[in-house]
Amino acid sequence: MVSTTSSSQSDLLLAIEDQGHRHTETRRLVAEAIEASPESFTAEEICAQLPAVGRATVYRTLKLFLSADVLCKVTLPDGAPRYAIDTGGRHHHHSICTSCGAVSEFRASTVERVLRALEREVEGEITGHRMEIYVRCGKCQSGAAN
Amino acid sequence: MVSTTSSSQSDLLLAIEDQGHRHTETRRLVAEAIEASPESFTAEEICAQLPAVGRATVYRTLKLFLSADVLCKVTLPDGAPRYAIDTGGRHHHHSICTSCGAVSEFRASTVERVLRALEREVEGEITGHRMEIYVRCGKCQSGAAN
DNA sequence: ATGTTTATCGATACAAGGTATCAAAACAGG
DNA sequence: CCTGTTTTGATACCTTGTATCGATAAACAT
Ligand SMILES: [Mn+2]
Ligand SMILES: [Mn+2]
Ligand SMILES: [Zn+2]
Ligand SMILES: [Zn+2]
Repeated sequence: MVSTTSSSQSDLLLAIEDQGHRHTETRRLVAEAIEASPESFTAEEICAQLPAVGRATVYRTLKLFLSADVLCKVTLPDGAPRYAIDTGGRHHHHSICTSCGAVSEFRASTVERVLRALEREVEGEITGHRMEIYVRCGKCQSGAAN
Repeated sequence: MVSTTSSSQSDLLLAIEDQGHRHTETRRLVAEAIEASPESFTAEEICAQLPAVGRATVYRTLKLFLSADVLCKVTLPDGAPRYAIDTGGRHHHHSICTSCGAVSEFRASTVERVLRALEREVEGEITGHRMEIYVRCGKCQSGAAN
């Protein structure tokens, strides 16, 4: 049996190493903080948890995770950004609980079908889109608080 | 025949007067600048066109127009906000040309149908949504420039 | 182990897009 | 014209980042 003692390498970290980026202590700390975060989080929350890590570095690292598709950035109704670990590989959208910040991914074939239908309706060639669904999640509906 | 000489009151202005806000010279200037803007514009562009009007006032006035539903705020793929005059009354979404900034409204029944379908798929009660389509518009496709 | 190269880091300044404060000015109605 | 209420501009401040840059740490090869 191959030892797996040191195998609990963060998925986040692995993803950017695969992109050719170096494995550094600072990045490990950021990845750990992210993985310990519930639901979703802000960049500043990570900064606050890691006072020894420079603010610019936190943002740089988040950006690396984003471009490796292991992290996603969502936008609340008021425009405030939040980050969440990205679990789905393929193209998808997000539903965000405006009460607790829980982010779920969904990949509705109907959505993509609508986009194709819109290709006739809107003038010009569609080059991209943005879509987010805001919800009050199950936990928040049952639980009194939040 | 009733005189219409002074009837060219800005629709923008009228809308916020209807909400009970005062008719001021500053607001008229902002409305004029908006109405003279092509396609879509940024808040800072208005500020630059009206150096005599305070920056805070420009933002305040944009906000008034937004809440009166005569202006809409869209988000480019990189997150940069732009404003455009809102012509449709009812709920709608926007397609934005990423090349020239032209904003068109669309109100696809299919989109709303998808949202209702998603109500079963996503956990929790849907409280809102956000959707934008990015295009390269007809003019930008034919015209060499842009 | 040690050097060498290059990526990464933290501190700092800066940027975009707004908002809070507050005294001064402009409205609107009588 | 008076007067109470809104609105305004200046200013400071806030949030979410990004550019710069000298110091540090990885990675790799001796
Ligand atoms: Mn995701
Ligand atoms: Mn609109
Ligand atoms: Zn919730
Ligand atoms: Zn265009």
